[in-house]
Amino acid sequence: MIAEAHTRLEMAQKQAVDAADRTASTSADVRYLKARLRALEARAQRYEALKDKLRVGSAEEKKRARTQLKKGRTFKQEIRAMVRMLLSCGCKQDRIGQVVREVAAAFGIQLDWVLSRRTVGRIALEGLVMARMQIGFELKQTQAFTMSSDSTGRRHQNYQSHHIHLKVPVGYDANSQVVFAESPTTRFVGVHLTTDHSTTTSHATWIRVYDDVMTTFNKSPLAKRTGTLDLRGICGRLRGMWGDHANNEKALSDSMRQTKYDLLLTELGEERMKMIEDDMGELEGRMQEWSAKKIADAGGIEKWNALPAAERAARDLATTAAMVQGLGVEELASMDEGERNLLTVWVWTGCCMHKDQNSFKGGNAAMTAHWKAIGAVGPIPLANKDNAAAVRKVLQPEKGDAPVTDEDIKKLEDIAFGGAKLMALAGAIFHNALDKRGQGDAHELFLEFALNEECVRRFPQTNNTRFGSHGEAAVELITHLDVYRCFMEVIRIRKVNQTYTNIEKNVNAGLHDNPTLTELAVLAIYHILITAPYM
DNA sequence: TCAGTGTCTCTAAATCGTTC
DNA sequence: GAACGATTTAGAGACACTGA
Repeated sequence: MIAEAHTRLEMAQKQAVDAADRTASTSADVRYLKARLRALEARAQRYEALKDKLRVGSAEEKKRARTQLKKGRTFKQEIRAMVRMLLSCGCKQDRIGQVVREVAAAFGIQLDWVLSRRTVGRIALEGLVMARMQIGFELKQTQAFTMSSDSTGRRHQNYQSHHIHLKVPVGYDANSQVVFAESPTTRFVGVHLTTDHSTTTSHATWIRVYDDVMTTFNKSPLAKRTGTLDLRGICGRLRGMWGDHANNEKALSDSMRQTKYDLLLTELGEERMKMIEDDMGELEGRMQEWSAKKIADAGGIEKWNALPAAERAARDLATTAAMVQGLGVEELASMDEGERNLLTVWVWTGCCMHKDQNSFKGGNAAMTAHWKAIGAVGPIPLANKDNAAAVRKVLQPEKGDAPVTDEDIKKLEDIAFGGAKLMALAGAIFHNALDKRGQGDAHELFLEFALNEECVRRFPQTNNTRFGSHGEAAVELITHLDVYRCFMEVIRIRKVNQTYTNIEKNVNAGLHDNPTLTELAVLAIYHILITAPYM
């Protein structure tokens, strides 16, 4: 009985496997046939297009149309530039040929062909080569430049963006000398996918950026005329770096500075070496000195001799490099201070946006503490036992829906007051980060009516992470204080029970509290005088 | 003959639409 | 909202065509 059951089970399993195989095979056939069908449909479309082609104009007209856009078989530079412009505007590669044909038709030129997607792709690639050529040429010509980068993550992938800032060459003067632009220009040099956010990886990615530029530029006829570019030359012109205030950005700056310094020492060392090559006595003395150090580092002549040949060769190489660098240090030290500074100067600047954020936050903290210091009546508290949960949701969203403890209430009473906190609560009502919450649309419509404007800006997103939003909100509330007071009243009377929610009650109270409004005015003045002009 | 271009094809990723 | 398949979009290799 059991044996029979086993046999039937085996048969059933075999049948199931066969059925799965047949299903997989059928699915593959279906996919293949669908792909063939699409290919045939595309072929039919091309056939129709070919028939249209034959109908378009006389041979003379076709020739004229062709010579307008092509030089021989090649599309003219103007067309290629237009393709890149269309790409940068977001036009699909597949559609660009049709767009060009339609535009040409609008100007009375009947084209009997369209640019293929493949050609559009190639023209886009040309753009990359041209960009690298241009950057290479500008780096070759400029006297000094700085670089900056930042990175971000998307779907757990790290991306690093790169920019350089330099006075670009704009032409030649009467003596064939390069003329540079008055003010520096920022050049985008690419976004790269990186394995992580570490300083080592960021540094290596920058070197790759320069390497790509050098490789392309150095292969060009332009490089043959103007001279090739190398990392030593690039770092020699590099004067500094900027980034945000993250520690790794500062470490990256230090790392680039070290690269610049090492390459400088090598260059100076090699120059010094050339100078002393004629003086055999000095050269021999130097070699002996470094050779003795090399053997001492290995632990004596016996241990040196016992080292494998490859290890000795590597150490020889390192010793030579160290000797050249040593000569470089001497050469640098022998220079006058001005010359030395010019070669080694390095400037690091952090992001002024972060600085402004820190100033705003610090200034606000000092201001809110000052009421007590001068013994004046400060702003009204915006949190109490009844509304603590609602206020905490805005001011401390990370705590979610966790129960509000007595300790939470006390903490909120201590921190939830003043202009900045009022703006955070106002943002939750007038422009909530979630579309479904708050009074975002009503706010917009009411302001359009009250200010008699066709289109008003949404309330600054203090409810979201947006730079300068609290300053902007202070300006907005102080400028249109009466309108906002009126709007709060409208919010209340539009409801069936004509009452405020807890947050609305606090915002309304804040808009009528003089100390709170005083803070608001101070923050608005700071935003107008400091943040807006300098950001 | 050669360089520029077009066509076909395969592949991968993103996006869209449907179903549960 | 997740899962899945279909569709769209793009990159790229191979090869054919064609005008200079």
